[in-house]
Amino acid sequence: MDEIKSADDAGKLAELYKAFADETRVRIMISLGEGAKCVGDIASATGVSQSAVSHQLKTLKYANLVSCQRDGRVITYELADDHVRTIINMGLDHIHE
Amino acid sequence: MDEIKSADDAGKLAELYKAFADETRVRIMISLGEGAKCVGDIASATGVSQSAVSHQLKTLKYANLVSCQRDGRVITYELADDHVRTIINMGLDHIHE
DNA sequence: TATAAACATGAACGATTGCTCATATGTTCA
DNA sequence: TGAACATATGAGCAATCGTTCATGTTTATA
Repeated sequence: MDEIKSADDAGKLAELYKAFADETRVRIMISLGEGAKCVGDIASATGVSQSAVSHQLKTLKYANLVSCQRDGRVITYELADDHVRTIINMGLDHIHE
Repeated sequence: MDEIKSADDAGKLAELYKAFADETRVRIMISLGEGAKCVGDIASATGVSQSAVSHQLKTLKYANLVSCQRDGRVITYELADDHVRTIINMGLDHIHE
C-alpha cells in the first residue's frame, strides 16, 4: 500500500493530471461535485463565460472526467465517477496539510 | 466520504496538480518512489538531461512534493511525503479503470 | 590553490494553453 | 417555417511552459 506500482504510464498519468491543472476546470469539477448541472448553470456558478466553460467541458469529457446527456436543448454534465471526487479530495488533503 | 469538501481552494488545487501535469516530472517522482536519489541518478534513470532534471526538481520542490539534502557535493532528493505516492497511485487506478 | 565533479540558473525559443469574439449547430415553440 | 434559446466550435492572440545551451556556484581532492 502506498507504494508506486507502475514504472511506466508516466505519459498517461501526466495527461490525466493536466485536466486538473487549471483553475477553471477545477471550479467546474467542484461545482459538479454538488450534482449534475447544465452548461449555463455551470457558467453562472463559476463566473466563467459560456464559451470558456464549453471549451473546458470538452477537455474534461475527452479526459473521461465528466459525462453528459442531452435533454431537449439542455445538456446536463456530471462527474464521470468517484475517482474524480477522490482525486480532488486527495489534493485538498495535501493542501490543508 | 468521497464528497467534495471545500468549495474554494480551486486555485491552490490547480497549482498542486500542475506539478503532476508533465511527463518528465511524473517520471522523476515515480523514480523517487523507488527511494531517494541524487540528481545524476535521476537523470540517467529517466533519460532526461541534467539541466532539465534540475529545473523540474526546482518546480517539484517549490510545490513541496520533494525535499532534498546536501551531502558533500551530492544532493539527494526524495518524495516529500506519502501524499505524493497516494496521488500518483490514485491516478494509475483511474487510468487502469 | 587549481581542477574537476555535481548541481543550479538564466536567456532564449518553439510549443502548448486558455481565453475572447464571432459564428455555427441543434432544439423548442409559436 | 422562423425566431429564440442552449450549447459547440474555429480563429486568433497573449501568456505560460519545458527544453537546450552556456555559464555560475559549491564542494572535494590532488
